[in-house]
Amino acid sequence: MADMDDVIEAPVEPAGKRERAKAQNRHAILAAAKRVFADLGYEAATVRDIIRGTDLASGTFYNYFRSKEEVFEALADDSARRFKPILHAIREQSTTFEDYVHSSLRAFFEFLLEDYADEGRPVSERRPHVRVDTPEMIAVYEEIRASLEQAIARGMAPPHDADYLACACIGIAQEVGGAMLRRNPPDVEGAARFCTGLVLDGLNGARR
Amino acid sequence: MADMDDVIEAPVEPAGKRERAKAQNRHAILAAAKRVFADLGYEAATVRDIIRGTDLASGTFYNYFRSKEEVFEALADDSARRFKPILHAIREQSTTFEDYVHSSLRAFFEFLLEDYADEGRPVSERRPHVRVDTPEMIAVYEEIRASLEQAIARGMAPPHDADYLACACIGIAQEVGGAMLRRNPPDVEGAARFCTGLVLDGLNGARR
Amino acid sequence: MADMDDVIEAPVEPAGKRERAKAQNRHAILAAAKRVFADLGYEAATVRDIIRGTDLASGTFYNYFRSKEEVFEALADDSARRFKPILHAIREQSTTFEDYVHSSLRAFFEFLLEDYADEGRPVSERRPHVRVDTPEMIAVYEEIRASLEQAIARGMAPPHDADYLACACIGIAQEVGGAMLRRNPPDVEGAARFCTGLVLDGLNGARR
Amino acid sequence: MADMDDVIEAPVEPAGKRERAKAQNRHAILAAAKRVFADLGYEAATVRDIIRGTDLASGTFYNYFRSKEEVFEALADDSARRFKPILHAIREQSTTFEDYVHSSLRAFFEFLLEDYADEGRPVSERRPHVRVDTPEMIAVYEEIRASLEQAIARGMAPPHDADYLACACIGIAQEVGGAMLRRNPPDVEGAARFCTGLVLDGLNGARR
DNA sequence: CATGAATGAGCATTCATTCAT
DNA sequence: CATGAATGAATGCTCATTCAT
Repeated sequence: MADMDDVIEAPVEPAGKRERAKAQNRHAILAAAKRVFADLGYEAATVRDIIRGTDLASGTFYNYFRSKEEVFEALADDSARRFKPILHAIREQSTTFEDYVHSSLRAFFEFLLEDYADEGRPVSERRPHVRVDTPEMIAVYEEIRASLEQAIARGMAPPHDADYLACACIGIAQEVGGAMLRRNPPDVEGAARFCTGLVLDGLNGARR
Repeated sequence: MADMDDVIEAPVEPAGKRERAKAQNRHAILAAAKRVFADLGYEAATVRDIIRGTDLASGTFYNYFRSKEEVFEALADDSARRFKPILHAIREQSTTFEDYVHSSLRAFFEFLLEDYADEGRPVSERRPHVRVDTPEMIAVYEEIRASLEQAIARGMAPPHDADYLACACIGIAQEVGGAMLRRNPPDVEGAARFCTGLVLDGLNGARR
Repeated sequence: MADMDDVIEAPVEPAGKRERAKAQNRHAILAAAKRVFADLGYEAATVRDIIRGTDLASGTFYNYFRSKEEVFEALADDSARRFKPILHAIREQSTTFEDYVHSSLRAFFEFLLEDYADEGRPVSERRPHVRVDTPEMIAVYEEIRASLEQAIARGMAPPHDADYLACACIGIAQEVGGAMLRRNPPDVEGAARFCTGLVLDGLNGARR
Repeated sequence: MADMDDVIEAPVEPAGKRERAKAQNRHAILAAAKRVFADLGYEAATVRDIIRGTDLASGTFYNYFRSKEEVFEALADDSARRFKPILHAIREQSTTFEDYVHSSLRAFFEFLLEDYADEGRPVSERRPHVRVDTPEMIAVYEEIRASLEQAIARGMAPPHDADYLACACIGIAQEVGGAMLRRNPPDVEGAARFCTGLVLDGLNGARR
């Protein structure tokens, strides 16, 4: 995982010692939770696992979060907060629809890689494969849906079913993203190109 | 859910009362498990939840299955046993690649609908969305991958990355399938057409 | 273990088929119980373990015995029924007290050896060492106590505390018997001589 | 039982309330375990029996011990820790071998009395009598074995089989100890004298 | 506010026993 | 009388959560 310090911005200039300690604890819990969710899976992970991953006492957890769900949401909000602006910037800077789709997917895969790539764990053990919607995925979903609606409205794309399309995009991004992470080394650009091609031109498209 | 009796063929002519009761109990456990997995999610579900969903005693569960995993597998095997031949027949009868892709997806969506559509539950509550690979999905994945490799080998399709493509297909089928189930009424044909179009021609394709 | 057939006399000429089958079943349960008690220890053994050791159905157990305790007692009665006459004969045939003590102990050790020596199990794993009074031990206890009282009454032995003495004998027989079984090969005669010497003359006695 | 407070030295000056409570709880569990092992036997006893014997919640047990085995060991360590030095002092102070044997046995019987005498239970109910080696017994065994080997080496005792002898001693101490506890009042000195006489001079010895 | 022990509900699993076949 | 599935109480153990310190 990218070091948590990169990922959840520790408040830079907190008022006093107390504040600083509080921020650090919250931070420690989130970092541990991220690790634990990745290692054990969301459902299998317990609050105890999370606090064991910090040097805090069990009770302290409840000063910051009310439950496992709540940490997960905090983690998600955090990711979304970091990812949304990136996506927004891409939309602003893109000159073509293709460019936009490609850049978005690329950003998403980079994000995935940064977050989960260098975990020490096998990633792909057996056991019924379980996935949890990450906020990044939801952001992709929403971005693409909004953009597609815009594109359709402006006549830049044929009038597809925007909901289905967004679902398809998130499905693609998710699964191809997972496949990419399992490769060694992960090829962000290749995966992004593959998906862009598929989404824009399909298998029959001349482009690839 | 399609009534369990449609789904797990109850042994037609059981020898005596004992056999009949056994078959019924096994059946009851599988049906309860299916419901519980759908309601609570695979990971969150407990063996107790399952037996509570029957009128059997707790110990009885272990006369039939050794664990939650084992029921899941039984359920999966069951689904796969029903779905695989359908997919096989489709491959045999299809005249074009497009026809094949479309029919496969359509069969998959019908399957989904039959299995999960009329659950009494909300389907789309909050809390982190967790999914487990169903054997139908895996069957789609494998079918499509095998077929695609065949198609590429025969020059009927450009040389895409078969692994990425299969992943993309399962992602699409999964997500669009879910979206379809949430619609009222669910439109199997529409979803299948959408996915087929996307996979074959992409957004820029002239066809739709 | 000496084969159960040697140990629990199978009724030789039972009236009809039915009787024969019944006797065989009872026999099978006792044999399995003996094995299981030896392998797992009395407390750890379960009725299930015992029936698993036969080819009978679980319910059948209860046609013969009401509980684990009852099988144990049957086993014990059986052993006692075989051992008591031996002890009795020894008393009749002995010419001296020393001879009597020695022969009794020897018979006891032979009995132990026959019953438990060639079990396939390690005999002396770890875990808090647990012992159960066997009926043979109780028979030794009672015999020796009765004989001692007789000897004292007849002035053949100084007036020791007969209860303590009998306890001491059973303790010695038990522990030395166990030690003997752990040796390879077990030396019945040596153990009997050791115990006899100890009981009669103590460590300071000149005899050994 | 001697009151647990005599037996497991309660930490004298615990820092705060927390520490005090912890020590008390540990203490309560050990005391309950001792009672339960004595009442039900080691094998038959369950963790739940033990916690039922305290006013603690079930989970609390596991804050102190990981299993029934672990409590047993703690109990055993405790006894051994108290008994070993006594035995050691006796060896140092004894002037003759007889004195040594007698004092050791006496100390063992006193120990037994202190630990188990005033249990409220019948001690001698039916059901297969099961015993577990207590660390005191093992200490007696080892002490006597070591001493005997020493005595033999120094020519103070004839060359007996030290293993058999140690086994015999533990058997005697165990069984006679049990018999003593069943008497009313228990006569430590008498039991010790009896055993010493038996071990040193046997039944034929002139001394008694 | 941090701590970490106590709590008791809950879980998976095993067991002795019953009883319809 | 043999069978073996059903039963549900009981077991060992974990967990989220509380709260005195």
